Amino acid sequence: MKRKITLKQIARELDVSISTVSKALRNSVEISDDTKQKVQAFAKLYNYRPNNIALSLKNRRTNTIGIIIPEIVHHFFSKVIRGVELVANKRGYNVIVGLSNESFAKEVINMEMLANGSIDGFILSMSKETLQQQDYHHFNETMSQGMPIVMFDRVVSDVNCDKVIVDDFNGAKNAVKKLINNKCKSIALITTKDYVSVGKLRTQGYLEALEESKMIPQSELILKIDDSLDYEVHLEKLEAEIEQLFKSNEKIDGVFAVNELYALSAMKVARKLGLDIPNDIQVIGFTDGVLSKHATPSLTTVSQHAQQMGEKAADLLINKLESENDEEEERFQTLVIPTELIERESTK
Amino acid sequence: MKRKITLKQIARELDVSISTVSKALRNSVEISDDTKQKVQAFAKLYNYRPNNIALSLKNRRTNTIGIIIPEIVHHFFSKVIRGVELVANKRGYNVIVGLSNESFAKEVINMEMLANGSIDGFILSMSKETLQQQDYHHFNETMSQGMPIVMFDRVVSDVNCDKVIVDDFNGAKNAVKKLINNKCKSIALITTKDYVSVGKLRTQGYLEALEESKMIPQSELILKIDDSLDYEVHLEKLEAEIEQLFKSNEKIDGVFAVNELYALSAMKVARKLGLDIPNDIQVIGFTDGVLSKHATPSLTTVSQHAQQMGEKAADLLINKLESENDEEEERFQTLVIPTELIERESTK
DNA sequence: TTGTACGCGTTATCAG
DNA sequence: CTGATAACGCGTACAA
Repeated sequence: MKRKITLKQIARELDVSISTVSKALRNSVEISDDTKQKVQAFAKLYNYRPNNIALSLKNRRTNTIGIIIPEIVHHFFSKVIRGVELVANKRGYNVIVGLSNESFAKEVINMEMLANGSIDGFILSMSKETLQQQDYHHFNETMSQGMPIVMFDRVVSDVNCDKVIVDDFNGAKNAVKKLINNKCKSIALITTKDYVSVGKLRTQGYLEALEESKMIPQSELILKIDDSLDYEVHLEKLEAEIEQLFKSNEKIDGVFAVNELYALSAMKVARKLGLDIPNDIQVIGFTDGVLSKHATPSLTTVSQHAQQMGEKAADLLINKLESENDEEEERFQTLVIPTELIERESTK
Repeated sequence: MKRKITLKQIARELDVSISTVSKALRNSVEISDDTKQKVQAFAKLYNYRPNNIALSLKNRRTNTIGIIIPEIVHHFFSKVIRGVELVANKRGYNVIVGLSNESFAKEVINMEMLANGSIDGFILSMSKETLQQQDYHHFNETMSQGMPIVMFDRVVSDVNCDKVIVDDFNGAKNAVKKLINNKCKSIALITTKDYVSVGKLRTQGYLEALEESKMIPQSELILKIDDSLDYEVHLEKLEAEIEQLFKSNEKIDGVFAVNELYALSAMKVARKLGLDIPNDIQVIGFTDGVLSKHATPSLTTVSQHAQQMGEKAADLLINKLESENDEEEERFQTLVIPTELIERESTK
């Protein structure tokens, strides 16, 4: 099993010094054409490539960015990764992925693993557990060691760093306004518990839209789901609660759900109760997923432009990494990505 | 902006040598308890962690595995990554992700980027373009440089390495047999062009099932889709072709589709033509996706156990990396992951 | 018990 | 034009 060839080996074979080989390969003017040709030919023959690790050690930068997300089997996060990867590769960086699996402990461990020299900076979205525990010491510690962080989607004001977020508030508000314009008189909200910041903002958007239209929010129309449960259990409970909601509020003619799954469940339950979509009930969801597009009827959703978020986050991070002015006062920015309402068959 | 603390800095502060610090931190018996305590306390205070890059250079191994997939916004590949990540982390490895985006050139570039010392081995699934061009030199070159590769799902016999594959043939065969047992007399197949090996195997499974039941395969019931097109165009063309298929073969009472999207499209078209599922037509798809589960009616599918594939691939790779016996003759294995038929509402 | 020297692979600097 | 040396950060064999 051969090893990769190194400068040293080339030098030995050609009976020159290591530094001569190094210079010859970089086409230095210091080296004679003869030597250059000889070295380059040999290097090409043996397919020489500089060892990244050695370069990283020398340059004190790895040209690798770490991305930590709560879960990869989610369209939204996959798309963000794709965006990050796209920009990163274009700018000469690799991407290393860590999954927190929504666990605080795994998030911390993963960050520690990567922070010890493997990467130059982080792009991350916090786990639900971290949001719940409100323990952000690992972020602040990482940053105090000179490693920049860009957070996306699930962010928190207690951590001072660059951020890329969805305009959850206005996305939700516009969605609900759409329902109102479509003559819905009694609009239900299916959301998560408030500790997930995005859920909270979407809830606020819902309330704001109602108020602007002089409609009075009714607490019995707001369903807050506990999403910390196991997926299967969660799903079952979800449908039961939605059914309960519909049954106790027969006047409901519109539903805004803070994610795709809730929206689909609402449609499923509605159909089960013999309600027609969109004639009896109109439904709008939130997210970029495939489910919405291929559902029956296809679901009107608020698109988050996940890939674009990934791209922006990557640009933000790499810009910071490559900015020479370490001295310059730290200026953190928060990019807000506008949402877009994609109208499909679940609304009129 | 502080830098991470190093052995050298600790040594200077404490006025001892670097190696003393190193030994003290590893609790060497050579060092006096006094010194150990002093050093360890200091290191803890400043949160010292050995630099991974330096270790990688020294140990000539990075404890990182590279995974290259054609596309990340696909449930199947996301799940594989999750499986790889799970096992890798458990065994002390990181995972670095590269996307080929189904392009041969990007696959080659990505591999070259990672092969130069960044990782210890590859887990990958080939791009469609690579399969079409049948150019595998980059795999063989990588392996000849001592970097092991484990391929999964899309493999090819021309490359000699460890492999993890789905039992596509039997998965398809069993699915079609299920349709036959359910009294389907005229079963259509919606598949891809043959260069995608998995599509080919699934087609063979379909044919075998028919033959075993003494049913005669009819070419007009087999629809081969060109999936090299742009997604949107593809989708539109797909539905048109399926509609054509159904219209010219009204006797069709069963459909086996080699992926989720084709199956869903078949259901959509069937519904459009006023056919009831599963009473008029029964449908089975192939894959692990979310679409099947949340479709209406929910889709019976052949599950591929993607996460398990990722786990097996990671174990295979790490075992190889950690086996001392470089001398031992190379023995490559191919793991076949059995499929599982998940019955839902689209079949009786 | 502590320290010195070396090597991992590379490049930059300086001496020849 | 070429080569020796140092440095990136670490661990370890060996010397003191």
